[in-house]
Amino acid sequence: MKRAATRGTRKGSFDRPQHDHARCIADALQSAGTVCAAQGVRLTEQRRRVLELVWQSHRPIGAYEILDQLTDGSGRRAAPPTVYRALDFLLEHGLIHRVESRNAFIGCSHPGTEHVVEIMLCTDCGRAAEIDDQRIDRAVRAVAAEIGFRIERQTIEIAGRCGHCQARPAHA
Amino acid sequence: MKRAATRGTRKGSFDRPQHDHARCIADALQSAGTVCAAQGVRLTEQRRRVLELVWQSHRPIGAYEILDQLTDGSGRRAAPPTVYRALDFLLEHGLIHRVESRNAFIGCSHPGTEHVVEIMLCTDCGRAAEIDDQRIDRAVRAVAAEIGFRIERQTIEIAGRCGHCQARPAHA
DNA sequence: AGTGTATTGTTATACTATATCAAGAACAAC
DNA sequence: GTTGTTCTTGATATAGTATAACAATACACT
Repeated sequence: MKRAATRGTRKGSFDRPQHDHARCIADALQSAGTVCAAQGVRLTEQRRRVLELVWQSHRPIGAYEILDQLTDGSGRRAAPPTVYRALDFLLEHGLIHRVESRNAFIGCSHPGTEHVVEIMLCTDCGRAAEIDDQRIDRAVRAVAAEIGFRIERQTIEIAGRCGHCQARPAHA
Repeated sequence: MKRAATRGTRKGSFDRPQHDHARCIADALQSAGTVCAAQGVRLTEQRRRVLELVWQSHRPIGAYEILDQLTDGSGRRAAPPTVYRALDFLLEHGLIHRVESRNAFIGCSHPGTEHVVEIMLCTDCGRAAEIDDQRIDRAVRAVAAEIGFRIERQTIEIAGRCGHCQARPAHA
């Protein structure tokens, strides 16, 4: 599969606070359509809406937060399995990532490409950034190789304070 | 604080299946006593029992599994806050680690020392090994430095198949 | 023994996630 | 376009994880 171009300002670092997030969302939805088409699966309206809600949030969003925003036109709230099914689909097709340390989800910054998921989480503004760098993965693989461990999945989540937040007084 | 000697067969890799685990547990409890004394906090009977149950399990253990085994002499089951309070204490004093990707806990392999927590989890036998290697941390810090991120906490959990499990047919 | 602090008990409840079965929508073949 | 099949969603119930709040007890110090 061909490597999708990195979108918006998300390229391995934190977005600038003033970036055009509407654009991020639109790009993400379009990429998702492309990825699903390529994989021969359906990006249904339900799944599209969940993906959109994930992207709309600047921070990792929980399943129940999504649920609260997922009304069915007539304003009735969906049931949990509805959201979890959509999330499972999006995870399975690499359109979102799960943030284990928060029980929450973020949009994938480069869908349609195989990659190890490495996330930085700002404890001040709450935002997440997906990192795209080989060094951590290389180190992990080197260590695993030495002890004869066959890697299946990596969970790498670094919490701390992002550059933008360090450049101003601590958050209220 | 001085660096505690690494105990038993746990030194950055998976225990041999036939290792003397009773010894691991005994050593861990003794270290815990030392650490608590050094920090001027109380390793109460409740906390000691929870720590022992964590160590008795060869795999990451969940809070409710601990709860099920934590009877109060007369066979009555404790309530959740009892276990969570003990776990919080043990986490806070570096005697156990939380495995985010499993909502579970493991005993810390080198308590009383400041260290980044890096865990390998075998998806076959279910066991965990705490890694003690600078390379991953160095890579993470290098990446963080480049994007101006100030690290507060790292969650590094690598799932896969351990060497012992690869050396024999897949688990039943 | 009396006082203040830390720990544990107890009840209730919030939050996260899945199992199960029924109903509906999309698709392929005819 | 009808039929049969498969995928998707709806709906209800329940499992699993974690914390809030307040009461009671134990401990440490004088």
